[in-house]
Amino acid sequence: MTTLSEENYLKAIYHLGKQDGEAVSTNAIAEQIDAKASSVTDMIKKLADKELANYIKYQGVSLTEEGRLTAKAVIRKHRLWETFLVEKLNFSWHEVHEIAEQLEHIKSEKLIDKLDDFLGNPTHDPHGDPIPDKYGNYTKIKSKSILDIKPGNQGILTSVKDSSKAFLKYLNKNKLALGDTIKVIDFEPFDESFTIETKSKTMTISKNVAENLYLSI
Amino acid sequence: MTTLSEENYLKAIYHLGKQDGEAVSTNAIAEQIDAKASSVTDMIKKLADKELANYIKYQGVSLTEEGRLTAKAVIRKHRLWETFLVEKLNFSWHEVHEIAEQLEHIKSEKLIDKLDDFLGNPTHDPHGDPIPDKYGNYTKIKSKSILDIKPGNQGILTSVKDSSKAFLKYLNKNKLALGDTIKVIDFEPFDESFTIETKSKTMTISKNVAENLYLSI
DNA sequence: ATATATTTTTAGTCTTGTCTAAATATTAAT
DNA sequence: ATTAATATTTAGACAAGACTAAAAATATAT
Repeated sequence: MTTLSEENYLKAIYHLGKQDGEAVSTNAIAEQIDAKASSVTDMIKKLADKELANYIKYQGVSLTEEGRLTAKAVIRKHRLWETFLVEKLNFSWHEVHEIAEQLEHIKSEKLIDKLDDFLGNPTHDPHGDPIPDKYGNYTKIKSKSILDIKPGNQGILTSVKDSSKAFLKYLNKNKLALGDTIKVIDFEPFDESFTIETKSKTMTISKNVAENLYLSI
Repeated sequence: MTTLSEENYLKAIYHLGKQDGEAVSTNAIAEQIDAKASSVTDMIKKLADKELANYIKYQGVSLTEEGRLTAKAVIRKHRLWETFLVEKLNFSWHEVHEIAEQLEHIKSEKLIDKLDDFLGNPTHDPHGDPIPDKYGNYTKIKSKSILDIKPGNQGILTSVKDSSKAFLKYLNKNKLALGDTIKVIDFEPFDESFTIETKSKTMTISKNVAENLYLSI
């Protein structure tokens, strides 16, 4: 059985390792988790002892198969709870992250399976991120950042890379939501801004915004 | 802000003090919480330091107004989550206690208010126990144990005192559920058993069962 | 290739919440 | 009213998870 703290480290390593099991540095984890590097070293050793991580001193950590499955189980819980909060309790998507950070550590497989059914077995959470099934499998919608889309092309907004409160509030304010059809009209090299068109309006977005919006073509 | 452990102690003291602020003994808490008496003494001191409890050495503890409010807030969360699990996720009432023990410590006032609304602001949980509102107020349905009901009288099963898995499973097996009308037919002094009648059948119950069934007349 | 900077690890400390064993109070019994 | 039994508290220890400061390893730059 994993502790709350262990689960947070597993999640961090999973995300930083880009899901494919790349080795991750101590400092990167420390930053992600907002802890000191020395604390990270301590915890990594514990994870390695429990065979959840592969660790070679000074060489970084990666997850074992079991560690990866555990990480995905936590992510599954996080995303299902976020979906619950938005779909059933009418939270706005920028409010749910902190609460889901707590809920993701509740231990009961039956609970999460029933929640999954209650929500209609969703495949993606309110930010467009894929929800792993109970075996850890998921399919990511093929999409690319507006940064990589040539003017003239359009697609459907399927996910946002940045899930920070500030960014989600920006999207709300500008009435951009998942599922919207967005057409890339123009790219301005001077400030690297884009002009995009939605059903309701035409607007200009900064490079910073563009790189966080993912469209499926 | 209270820790998970503190919240469990507050709940225990609240329940043992019969809600009216009676002083509770160290040993009683130790048994309730399944800890050693020395651990209880330590924690009591912390609660007193935080002004959540009144403590005089060797004389037991009682809750302060703030302690009582905190305890009721935790109980509110516990009972709302139990209601959610039974009503929305289709859990059986004997399965929900352990999960609610975890969920009751999730910190977000907004979450619990929205959950309350989502459930239709229920006044009682699946065991018939009252759910405090956000100010800590609740009304307990006036009811008495079958032990105290004279044969010939009837009432509606409004709550069960024992919420253990074993007892709830017994009730399920015998098709006794909250809301059922129950008539007390006979009392047998020899083994202190009762004969009761429900819509569907007549059955005999032991003293042990009778004392845990509460009817409103 | 060596010096410097950066990253990582180690050693030792702290807090929270628990425990055991021993000491002290309180309660019950003769 | 003592003594015996029970309840409670204190003292000291431990595990988890975090921290600081110092040491060691690795990476970078000249």
